[in-house]
Amino acid sequence: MEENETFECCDEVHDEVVEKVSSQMPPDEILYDLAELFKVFGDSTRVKIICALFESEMCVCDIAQVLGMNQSAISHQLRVLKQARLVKYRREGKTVYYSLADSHIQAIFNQGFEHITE
Amino acid sequence: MEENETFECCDEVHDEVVEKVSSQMPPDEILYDLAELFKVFGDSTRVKIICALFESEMCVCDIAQVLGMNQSAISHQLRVLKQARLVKYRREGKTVYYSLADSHIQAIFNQGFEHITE
DNA sequence: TGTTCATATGAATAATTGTTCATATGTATA
DNA sequence: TATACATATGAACAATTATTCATATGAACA
Repeated sequence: MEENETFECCDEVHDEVVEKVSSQMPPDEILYDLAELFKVFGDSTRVKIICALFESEMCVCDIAQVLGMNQSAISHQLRVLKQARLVKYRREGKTVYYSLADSHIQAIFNQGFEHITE
Repeated sequence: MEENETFECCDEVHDEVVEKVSSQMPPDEILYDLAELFKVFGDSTRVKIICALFESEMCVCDIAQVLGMNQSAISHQLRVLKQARLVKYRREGKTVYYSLADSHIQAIFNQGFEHITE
């Protein structure tokens, strides 16, 4: 890979715009992390889990009941949500109660909801 | 599939909570659409395209230059963004200029950014 | 300590998806 | 109309991922 490689494309590249935009792009790492975060929201099972947790903290098998799915599937997805720091949990005997980790989640959902319903 | 099927899980289902939460869940279709929307944000190429368009409208090959990717890849992704009504475009001769469709996108990005940087 | 049970996890499978290559479309101009 | 060129699209391939099944972990309690 060469430095300043130009990619085979069209001849009508607007150099000033390209340079200005390029210089203002956030670091790749940030953009990658952002995509990873949204990827977590991009699955209907996880969206349902999050929506359910808006209402109340719940144990794994409660969530499984609400979604009509088995315990293993929910547990796998809770792990993904946990790794993205979107849910937290507390243990009470054998039971583990999950809840939402912060308020950005609601804000993101609200904006998303506004987009799809307009 | 039976009506009111209970899924094999644990015996410790908290019925009141499950019923309350179940009754307050938005329709599946909404939750599915929401997941589909976030799925669009869940790819780093598309995140980069959106970030680039925050700065300026651009033609396809400008975007390709900024991202260091080929024209076809960008065009495919622009189609996904278009279908999700996240970008709009205008034609000027042979050139097609893309720009962001609405302001929810910025709001969603800001919240996402706050989540990953805290 | 041994059993029960809620939850977690590993492996396997099926489905989805991003990129590339090749080519099509459609606009401008000679 | 023929050519050039920006963009779009279809097919193919590789990679990722959601779910299931089977089993492991670890807490409570007899």
